[in-house]
Amino acid sequence: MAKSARSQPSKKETSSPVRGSLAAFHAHVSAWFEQHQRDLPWRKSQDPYRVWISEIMLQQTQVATVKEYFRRFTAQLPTVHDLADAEEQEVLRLWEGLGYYRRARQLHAAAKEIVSRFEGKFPREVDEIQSLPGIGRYTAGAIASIAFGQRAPILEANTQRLYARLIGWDETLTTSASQKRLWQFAEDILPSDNVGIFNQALMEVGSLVCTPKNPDCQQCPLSAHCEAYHQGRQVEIPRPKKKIEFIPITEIALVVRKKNQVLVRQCGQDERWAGLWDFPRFALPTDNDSSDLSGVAEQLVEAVGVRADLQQHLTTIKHGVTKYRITLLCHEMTYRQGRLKPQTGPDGQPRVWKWIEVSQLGELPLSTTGRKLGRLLST
DNA sequence: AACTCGGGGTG
DNA sequence: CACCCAGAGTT
Repeated sequence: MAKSARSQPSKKETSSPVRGSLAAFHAHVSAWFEQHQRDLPWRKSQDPYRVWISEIMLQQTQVATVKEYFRRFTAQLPTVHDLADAEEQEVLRLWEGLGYYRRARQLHAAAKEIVSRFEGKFPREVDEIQSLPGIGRYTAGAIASIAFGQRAPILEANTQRLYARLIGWDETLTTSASQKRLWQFAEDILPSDNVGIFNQALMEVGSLVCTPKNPDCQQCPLSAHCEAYHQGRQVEIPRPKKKIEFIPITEIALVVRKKNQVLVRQCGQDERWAGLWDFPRFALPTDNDSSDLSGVAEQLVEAVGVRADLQQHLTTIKHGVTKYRITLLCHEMTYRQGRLKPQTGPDGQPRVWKWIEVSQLGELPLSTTGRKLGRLLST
């Protein structure tokens, strides 16, 4: 708190949350956005359903990645009723490749709630919106302001960086004190109307101008209001995040072939890629350079009672999941004998395994590595 | 406050 | 490669 006690002999009666007047700040933001905003598919309407879908897809996911997913998803499921009535497998298939698949399952669950609790009408109040699964403070504020014109603040990656620079905040942003300050700022600067446009404009400034590296302060509509720029410290703010230590892991994926069929399993609710399908995978000793694969066939028998012979190496896929760097060795196997035995996960839920024609893999929602393998088989 | 959850874009 | 992304939910 000693921070804000830095007593500048304030030149005005009512202190502005930004350098200069808040009215000028609003004018600059608005004029810039009119000139420079991108043409994005979710900006074509204020339909709360479409705003909602876009906001969920955009969580931790870049605009360029989301565009095509948004078009496909809303074309296939144009209303909240269509989504509520859809099979979860269809929703996951539309989400395949986007990552954070819990978003898709919570989206589906929320659609059912909107139908059952709110008679199919998207709730207008921030608290009601935030009570839906998968919707936190940011997403609730975004939907409330953009779709309903409510005077609600937002705070996400772009605006955290922008606001930190605007107020010259030189502490780590992840602390609760920093978050509290930034949310307060987000609220303090809200205009009295056109709040949805204003919030989107600030995200756009953060995304296009006030970038993490090389912020373009010369072209920034807000440099006159920016404390960091005033102090020449825009490259030091915000402070860099603590970098995470990656853990290398080696796994093997098995393409077990039985005529034109392959063996796949559905990931359980308690594991990664819940609800998605994947080829059987097993962990290998770390730094395994494909030397010791002798135990794999036994692991498969142990897991589902199917015996198969290890064949050639197909490909190696490297990918990352949170703190893990996974090297995935992909090998073909040929089925020899055995019938799939029913599985039960540690959570008591059934574990579904099945044989599926290679030509039918397109129907299933697959993990990204599973899809890459599947494409390899059908070519 | 730390951790989990993906995958791709970018320089 | 490293860093980043219109976060939410759990521990």
